[in-house]
Amino acid sequence: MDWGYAVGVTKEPANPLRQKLPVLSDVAKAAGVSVPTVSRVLTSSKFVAPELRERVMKAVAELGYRPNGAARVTRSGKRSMIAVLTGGTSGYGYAKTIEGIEKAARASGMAVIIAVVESDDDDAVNSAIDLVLSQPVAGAIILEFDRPGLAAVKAFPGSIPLVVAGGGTRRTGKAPGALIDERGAGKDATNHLLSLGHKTVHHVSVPTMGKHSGRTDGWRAALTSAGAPIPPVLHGTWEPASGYRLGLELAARNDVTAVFCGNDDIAIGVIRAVFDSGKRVPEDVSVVGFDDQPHVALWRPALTTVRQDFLDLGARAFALLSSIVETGVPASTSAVKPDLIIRGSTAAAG
Amino acid sequence: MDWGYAVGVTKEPANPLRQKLPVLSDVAKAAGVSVPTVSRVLTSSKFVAPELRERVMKAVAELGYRPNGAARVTRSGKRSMIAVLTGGTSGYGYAKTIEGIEKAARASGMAVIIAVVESDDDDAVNSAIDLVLSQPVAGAIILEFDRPGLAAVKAFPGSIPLVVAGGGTRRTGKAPGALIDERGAGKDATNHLLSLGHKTVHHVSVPTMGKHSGRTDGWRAALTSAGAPIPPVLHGTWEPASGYRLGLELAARNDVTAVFCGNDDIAIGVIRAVFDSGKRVPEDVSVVGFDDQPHVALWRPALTTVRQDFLDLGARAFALLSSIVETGVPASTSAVKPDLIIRGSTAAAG
DNA sequence: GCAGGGAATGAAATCGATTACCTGCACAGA
DNA sequence: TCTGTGCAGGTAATCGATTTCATTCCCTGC
Repeated sequence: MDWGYAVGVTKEPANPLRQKLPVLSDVAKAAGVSVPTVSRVLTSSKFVAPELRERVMKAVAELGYRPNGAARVTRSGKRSMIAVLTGGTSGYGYAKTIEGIEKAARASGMAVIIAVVESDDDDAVNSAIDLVLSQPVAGAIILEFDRPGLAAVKAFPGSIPLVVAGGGTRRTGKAPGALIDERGAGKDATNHLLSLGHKTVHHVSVPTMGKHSGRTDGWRAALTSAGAPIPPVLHGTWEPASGYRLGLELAARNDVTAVFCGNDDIAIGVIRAVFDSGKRVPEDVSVVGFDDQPHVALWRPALTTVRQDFLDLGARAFALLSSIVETGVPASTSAVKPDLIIRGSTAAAG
Repeated sequence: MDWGYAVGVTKEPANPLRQKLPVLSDVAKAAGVSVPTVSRVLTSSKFVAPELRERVMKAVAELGYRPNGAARVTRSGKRSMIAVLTGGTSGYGYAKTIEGIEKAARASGMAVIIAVVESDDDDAVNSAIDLVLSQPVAGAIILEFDRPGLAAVKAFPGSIPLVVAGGGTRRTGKAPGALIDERGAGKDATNHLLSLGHKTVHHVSVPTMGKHSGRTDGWRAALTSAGAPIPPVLHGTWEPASGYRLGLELAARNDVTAVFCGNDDIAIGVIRAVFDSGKRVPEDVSVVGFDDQPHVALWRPALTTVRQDFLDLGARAFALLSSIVETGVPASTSAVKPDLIIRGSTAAAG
């Protein structure tokens, strides 16, 4: 195993021009008190005479002193940082979930460190895990939206608290989770299309966890229970362009009247492909997205899609982790079902 | 001053069910060697007999030992974490820049901690700065895309290396920067519209740094040097809906034939508003966006916009910070001019 | 055969904080 | 007056690593 010790870490004394940061003893000297007294002032744990407190605060301000977090953690064991492991940071759902986590964490004084798991290769997974665990984190949240996330959950050591945020519905495994019921939502979206009279619904997926993708599962379940034929899944990437490419294939067929897309970006690709093929949305083909990015309500036609509350997902994940870290008892998983927002991109068949 | 010491930090012994993490001395005992020897094996800084090395690695694997980063930093002073301060995490430009930073950082073994600066209030700015500086960071990157970012740059203490990533063009102040020449790009976009024969160009801005917004500056400069009238700036928010609202105002006027938008999300709002007002893009009104989000090429009409390479911006910012941290000498600012991508949303006037 | 050099290892010092412990001292009650 | 209590503040121990220093041992060169 390799923790990449020497790799990229700040070199030598370096900083020829940068003066040493002030430390506790510098403050103590400047204020004419002992080191523990300064510490007591700053952590306000014990009684300190107002006059000394004053002197200490003055010295702190003058020196621009800030406590060294590493030293504090070393002695006190109180960790004030959590890690987020994720397959990406810039996709809409990823970014919003991270925003929710960061906001909740900041509100309770916790810093957030983020590491991307590039792929589900052992190397990528382990190096990301090693990177965050080589920092003093109190716990970790893994975004289980994709294969890298799933692999990270599997590989994560049991030594520190872990919470999963993702699109599953139940977890039996190693970590509790804050979840979004993507399966239920996928079912709703598909049923909506079926209820409009479409014989079946085609599906263009985003790269997810394969057999464990909630969206795809829900789609399949809805078709099955409706007795509708189950077309093969078309596998897209995260690029809208892949939706366009696959959309052209679908638009070329006359039996395709309804498409459920793995996310909004795919949906715009499909819609554009339908249009470029000389057909209309929703008159000839109905399209449903997933995520409800803010701008999809402004498309022509406005997109029918599934609204996911990623901010809330992130907040729930942090709350869960926080309770585990503080109480030490394994908390329980929660799942929220997102809403289907019906707009102009879906209409009755025929 | 308040560093929020006791706030939200991991409580007490807690963890009744979680066993203590193994430490170096546990490994040493298990391997039958001294503590420094284990350290030498793991940091591979000195000579250790192959046989001992073997025993140590075995003990490490068995115990699932991981070095305590806080203790390491305390003693060695080598910091392996950088901070990113930003006004947001989920906007396209923010998310992509962060992605670029994280990727570059991870490649050199650095962890990234992220803190959002909610507003340009002193409180918000200081609490975010305190949050990250209470961790042992080697340096910081501030995303200067907005007021909170600008305020954070101003308030940031000079004690640790700082780099700015943003849309300015030059920096004279306290920190070097990796920049995007938004002013030049705004000029290009405006000139493109003028060259199509539009009498002037209207502008809907996003919330930026007020007088220091490069995009708006460039727009104004282009109009000025062309001798075109300068319409008042319409101030939008980050919401596409605000683009729609302002777009309705613009579409109601017959003298408005060209609109330069602060970003792509605003642009879609404007385009939709033009359409809903019974006019056409680009025949009646030309619209230009900013950012080139992947899906805007698939809009109807495909959006003419400015392609910003945020990933590269993030990578440059990290490289800059990295060189400062390692050499201690202040590095120099770089600015890259983004490209105007001409698509279907702009056409000749009239 | 012996000095000198370098590899291999452990003992002890160290980093910058927090925390345990102990000593004064003032003040209360007997 | 004497003892007990509790606030204030200092001394020293501690956290878990890294780094310095000293020691042992082996090998080479003269």
